[in-house]
Amino acid sequence: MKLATWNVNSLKVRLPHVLDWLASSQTDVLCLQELKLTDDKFPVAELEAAGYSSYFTGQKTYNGVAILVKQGHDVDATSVVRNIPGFEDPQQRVISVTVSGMRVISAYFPNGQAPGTEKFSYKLAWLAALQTWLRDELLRYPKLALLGDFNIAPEDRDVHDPKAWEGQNLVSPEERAVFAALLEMGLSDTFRLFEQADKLFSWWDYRMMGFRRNAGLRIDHILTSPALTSQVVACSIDKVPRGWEQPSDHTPVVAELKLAG
DNA sequence: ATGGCTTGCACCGCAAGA
Repeated sequence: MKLATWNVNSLKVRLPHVLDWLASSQTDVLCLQELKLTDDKFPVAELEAAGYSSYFTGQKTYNGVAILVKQGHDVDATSVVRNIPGFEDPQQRVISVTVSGMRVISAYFPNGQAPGTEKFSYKLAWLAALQTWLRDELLRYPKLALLGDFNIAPEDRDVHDPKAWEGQNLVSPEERAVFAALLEMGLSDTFRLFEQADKLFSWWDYRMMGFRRNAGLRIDHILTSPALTSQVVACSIDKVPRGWEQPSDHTPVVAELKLAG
């Protein structure tokens, strides 16, 4: 079972890439972020024709998240939950669905702009709500996977130039403390379960030839609860789509699970 | 050197991303 996450930066523009990548990767569950389209514009039929069922929540211009599930998997359609229950927010950033007894969450964490700004305060409030909600979800769903664009680079080794980035948005101590708190809840950063080469990132700035210079950050993550972590056999970043024509600035992160039974 | 690309929306420039 292959689980993946990809911030596509407009599903309208990136649909061909998504279809190509699904066909070549044979991913079972793909979490998408930054759809940037309303629900009536979601390409349900195209994905259905490619063999995937779609669960999504979108809005005009910004945000929007989805979970694509390869047909044949056991999906409880009544289990779909949009956003963080109890956290009033017009921004569509979270969707959850149960696939083969596993709770899958696709999340687009707020960017935060810069410490000290209103957007940063919103990010911290959102992160607090996420943690409270997740503690409860982990009790309800022992098998839980949180995938998405976290907009947090957890450690200096996840940053191309830690000195230049020190204290800035995406790497600040407040944000990293939240990521650490998620791990303390029992979640595992699946990428770090395995030996990895240095300087592997999931996002590169469009400007200043960021990708060619490998001036990137690892901010897209797949976290699993203990009952799932024991079944994770691999996690990798597929940087190939970042090199395609008219790419997203993010590239897919993939985890492979050997599900018992 | 606070820009530099890319997207969407609405218009010929802006906000937002990270």
